[in-house]
Amino acid sequence: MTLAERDGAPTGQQDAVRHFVLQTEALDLESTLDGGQAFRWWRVSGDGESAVYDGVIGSTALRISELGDALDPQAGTPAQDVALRQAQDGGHVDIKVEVRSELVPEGLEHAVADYLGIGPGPKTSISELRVRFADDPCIGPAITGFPGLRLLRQDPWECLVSFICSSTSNIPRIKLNVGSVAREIGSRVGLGDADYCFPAPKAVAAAGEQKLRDLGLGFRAKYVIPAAEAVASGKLDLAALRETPFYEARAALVGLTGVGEKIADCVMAFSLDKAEAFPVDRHIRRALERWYGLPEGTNNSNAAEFARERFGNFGAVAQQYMFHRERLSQRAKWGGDHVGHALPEDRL
DNA sequence: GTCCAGGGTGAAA
DNA sequence: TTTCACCCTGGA
Repeated sequence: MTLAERDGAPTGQQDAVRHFVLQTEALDLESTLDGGQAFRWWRVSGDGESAVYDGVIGSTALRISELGDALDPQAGTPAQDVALRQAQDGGHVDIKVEVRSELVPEGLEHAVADYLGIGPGPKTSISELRVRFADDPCIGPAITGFPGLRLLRQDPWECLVSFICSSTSNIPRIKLNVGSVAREIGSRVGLGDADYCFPAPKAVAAAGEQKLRDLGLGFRAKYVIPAAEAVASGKLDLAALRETPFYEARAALVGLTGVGEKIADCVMAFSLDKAEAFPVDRHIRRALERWYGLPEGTNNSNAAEFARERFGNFGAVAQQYMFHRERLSQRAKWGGDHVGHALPEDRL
């Protein structure tokens, strides 16, 4: 029996707008939602089909899909065609957003656009990135091949827990852990198996370390609880860190047990508007050594400074392109030192 | 079935 | 500065 059957169908009256379309510059859902920035999006379309993802933003379960461009209402456009059109002129794309929750909150459209990094809030100019790093040996080809990779603007608390969970882990497992926390401690907001809002810090703190261990977080459980307590008590004001200068915000995050510079930079890049954040992990280090002559043996902290010097306020988005490229080349899709096609045939 | 690596961090040496 | 334990899941 599925959860949906157990809970029954919603009583929903035909209420407000249950779907809308956001038009934006190139936005590739797969690389953006499922590329290691966020861990609660699930693809519901098949390989080769146009991307469709289910997930939750705030308290609203959503289905987000690529419609191609504005003049082509045809559904089921192959992903390559969409990417190609986007690549050709950096043209616009229509993103369809369907509400799967019973309630449609005020300002949802704004909230979704904000989350996707296409709202009026702080953002890095994609077109400027394209111009400035077109000839960059590593990310230049990635920018061309994946013009739609964007930085998300997530909820800082969920982002913080997600990356605490990332320690010595891998993406499938992080998704499992974060999903379990939501399902077991959060509230149901839709009929799908993963339709739970991410629990507030207070609720996580109340659940306790053993609960998180039971959910499979392992040693990370003992880091999540004090973080939850710090945020719940107001000792750490995550929202305020959006307005806090970079190094000051980083110091506040690193003050949490289990949060080093790498995790702090992830939280800052993907939820706190810190465009100069540059998370360095083993993959990124390898890329920095290979493409930019970072001396071997440089520690991660200095490697991040090295990158910040080079990329400045494009650090966060540059790092995502670098990570994306490294991930793909690991899967032997893009071959080692050279990028065969601007648009790989199979980008799974 | 076993083995191994996986978007690190903190504490001890 | 370097080494090591920490948990455990998915894939080979």
